[in-house]
Amino acid sequence: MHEQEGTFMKPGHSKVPAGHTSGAPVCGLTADVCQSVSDVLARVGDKWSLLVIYMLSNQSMRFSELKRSLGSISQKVLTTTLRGLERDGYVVRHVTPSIPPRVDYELTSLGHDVLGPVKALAMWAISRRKDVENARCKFDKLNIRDAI
Amino acid sequence: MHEQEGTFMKPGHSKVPAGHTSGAPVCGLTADVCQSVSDVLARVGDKWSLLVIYMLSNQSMRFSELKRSLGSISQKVLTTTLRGLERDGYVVRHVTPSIPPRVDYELTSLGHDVLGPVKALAMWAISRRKDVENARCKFDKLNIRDAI
DNA sequence: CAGTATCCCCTTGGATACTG
DNA sequence: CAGTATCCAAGGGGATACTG
Repeated sequence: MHEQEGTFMKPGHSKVPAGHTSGAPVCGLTADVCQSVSDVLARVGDKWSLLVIYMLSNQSMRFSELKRSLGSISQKVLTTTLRGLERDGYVVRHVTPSIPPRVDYELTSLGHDVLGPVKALAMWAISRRKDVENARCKFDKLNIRDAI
Repeated sequence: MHEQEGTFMKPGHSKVPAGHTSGAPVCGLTADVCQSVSDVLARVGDKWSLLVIYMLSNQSMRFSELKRSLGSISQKVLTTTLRGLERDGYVVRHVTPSIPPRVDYELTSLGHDVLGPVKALAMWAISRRKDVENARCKFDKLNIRDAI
């Protein structure tokens, strides 16, 4: 239990590789800028984070409330999701040391803030949903013969 | 080579689970809307896709050009990344059947389009980069004692 | 209630070798 | 050149059991 400090430390795939860590910007993107964009996308793009942020955007909720609302998430995953969001400063964790314990989660201003651009992307995704869907159908239809 | 048709079919974690596949919207989000947002985020949030889209936003490029520019990506991963982007309709693949073969990749209008909201998110990520960084430092400093 | 601790599976990404 | 074919390691997500 002591050696896994990396659990919610790094989103993993979000690491921008060494290729352009060296001075040269790729398409006008410097490595660190590129990295911070990746960080946000990786955090918000994982399976549950975005949903959790949405849930908390109206009111703060306690652990069990979140779990119940999300339905099919496991405790472990909800915990790591919340820790990740907490680490990056999107949520705060309020502990009430009672018995049984009570823990509430609340969006920070950063958490509320990120909803702006994320909602814009969401709106785009919704408006272009059919295009993506059609592209997929077309692609899959063309490639299914190769696959079988 | 026939049974792995799922390689670039699904982003994996992007699947919105059964919990709210049933009628009830979560926080005003219906399941399919939620799914399409997840799809976009998962696609654009993987390790290389966003970078590839950025590279192609100025000019079309051939496979080897992309590989060289990205530096540390493997052929396999570049291929699957491009296939994924092609499947979702963000890029098109132009094959010139010469020897040796030549394949060019170009952004579609959908591909150019997604850069809008993505750039907005990128700008946000850049402007709030320090906040995230500070939050992480603070969090890690508080939790390092527990971890060791 | 709000977590840990384990164990397990699957997917992603990478390294290497081979081919039309 | 532009891919496939294999193999491998690491991480994410899930199921279950236990605990302060």
